[in-house]
Amino acid sequence: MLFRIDASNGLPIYDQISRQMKFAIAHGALRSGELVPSVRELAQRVAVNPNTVARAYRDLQIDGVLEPLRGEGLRVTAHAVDVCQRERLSLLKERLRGAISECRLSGLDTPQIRELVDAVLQDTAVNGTS
Amino acid sequence: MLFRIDASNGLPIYDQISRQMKFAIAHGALRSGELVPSVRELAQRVAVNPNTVARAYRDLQIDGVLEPLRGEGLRVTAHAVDVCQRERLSLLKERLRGAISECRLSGLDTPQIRELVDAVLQDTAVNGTS
Amino acid sequence: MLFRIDASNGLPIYDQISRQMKFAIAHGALRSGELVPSVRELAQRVAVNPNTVARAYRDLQIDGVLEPLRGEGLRVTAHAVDVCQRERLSLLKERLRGAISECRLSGLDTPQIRELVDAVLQDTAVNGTS
Amino acid sequence: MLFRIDASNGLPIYDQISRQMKFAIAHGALRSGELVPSVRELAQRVAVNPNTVARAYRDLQIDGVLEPLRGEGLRVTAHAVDVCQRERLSLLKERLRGAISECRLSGLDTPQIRELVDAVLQDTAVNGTS
DNA sequence: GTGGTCTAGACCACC
DNA sequence: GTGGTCTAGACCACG
Repeated sequence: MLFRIDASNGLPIYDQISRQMKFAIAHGALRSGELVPSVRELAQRVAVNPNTVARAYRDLQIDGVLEPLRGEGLRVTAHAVDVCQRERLSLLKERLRGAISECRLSGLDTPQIRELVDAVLQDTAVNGTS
Repeated sequence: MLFRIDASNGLPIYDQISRQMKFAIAHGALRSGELVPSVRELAQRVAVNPNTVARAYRDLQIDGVLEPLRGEGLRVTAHAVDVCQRERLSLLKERLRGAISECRLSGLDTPQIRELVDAVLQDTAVNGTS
Repeated sequence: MLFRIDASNGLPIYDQISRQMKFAIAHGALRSGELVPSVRELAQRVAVNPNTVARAYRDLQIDGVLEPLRGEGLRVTAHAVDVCQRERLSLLKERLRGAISECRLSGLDTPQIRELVDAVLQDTAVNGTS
Repeated sequence: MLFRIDASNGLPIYDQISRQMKFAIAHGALRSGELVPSVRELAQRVAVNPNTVARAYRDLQIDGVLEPLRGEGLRVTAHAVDVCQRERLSLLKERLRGAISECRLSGLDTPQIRELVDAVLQDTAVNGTS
């Protein structure tokens, strides 16, 4: 599983981690029942503070995506896939909506916004993360 | 000039103010040489603390968009239009880029993203601001 | 009499006016008994708000440099020359002291400061005002 | 690192703080990569409101001298030394230029100004800060 | 713990 | 009247 933390993302790191983990589950890269990396290991891998990973994992437990397995770590829950697939689009839409509503507020009309989106899509086409 | 402050925007209020003022200038709603509303007046209009407006105005001075007219107030600079028009798209693109790059990261391909954008565009078509 | 108002001087306009008037008197360009320009006229000449000139004149009256001549305007007092010549150096020294003390604070030693002063003296040698 | 705030400096406190920090960096007293004192600590040390220190630090971020280390504090950037050394002389020269141009305006010639500077240099030689 | 945001209110400088 | 500075203190986000 690959995590890409982007400091200029606008989202806090713990959100980036939890969201990407949800995306991975929705996408099938991480299956129900599997153990996720330990806090320490993931923290080292993405080079962030363990507290940050812990917070992401805590949020994922609250969302019912992860559950503790006594003494072994955290496991993807049985219904995590449903949750994550359902949430995936809404998370993304919500964020898009914020950006697009500001476009409208700045006076752009729908075709202009679509044009701008296409420009960004091209910019991010090849190496599409940052 | 209309200001819409959205507490759940993600952006701090002073940023919303300065960005919207840039958009208004880029759009021609506010012209070079005009005085902007006084700190106190705008603060009252958008129902925020004068300090918050003052910070937005200060940021706009740093960006060269406003200039002080001693004892009279703040004036839109001569080259503000250039600055704002140049910045408008980049500010919006930067925000779109964050959202779109996360879409890619979540496994969506370009057509899927475009589809999602269209859905959001429809959602925000009529009462599109917040 | 020539006035040069420099917005980037650091000093408020009314101070620039009153100080330059003192310098003019110290220098003999303006003599005891002479009437100074009216508030309106000087305001127009240097393109500032009449209130600003009025404030400068008020300060000069407080300092005993100008005195009102009923119905005619303001006149340079008899002892103005003494006052202005005495003040001239101290006003200039006080200002230099502020700049030089910051140089020391920044870690420059005396020869380095002298070198810096020489550089500024060269820069301002030809057209020496701004 | 030593900070000397002088209320009668003419410069606002936050400027005095940011300028002295730049001088400290230019001088090597503060190195790239080091964490600067926390807002709260410095505020207490120089006995000003934390907001005032925060503003100085924010200005230093805008100038690219400091960068945030999320949750840890503010760090001197890698290129801060370049920036600060380049700025140091220009900041000081700018202030000297204002004082010296006024000397010229008052009718002093170059040797007279140099003489006046020497007088000030002597006055400020021993306990030279305020 | 860190910095950032925001509010409330006082005071000053300038015009 | 204008903007600018500073203080005091609350709250939040982040690690």
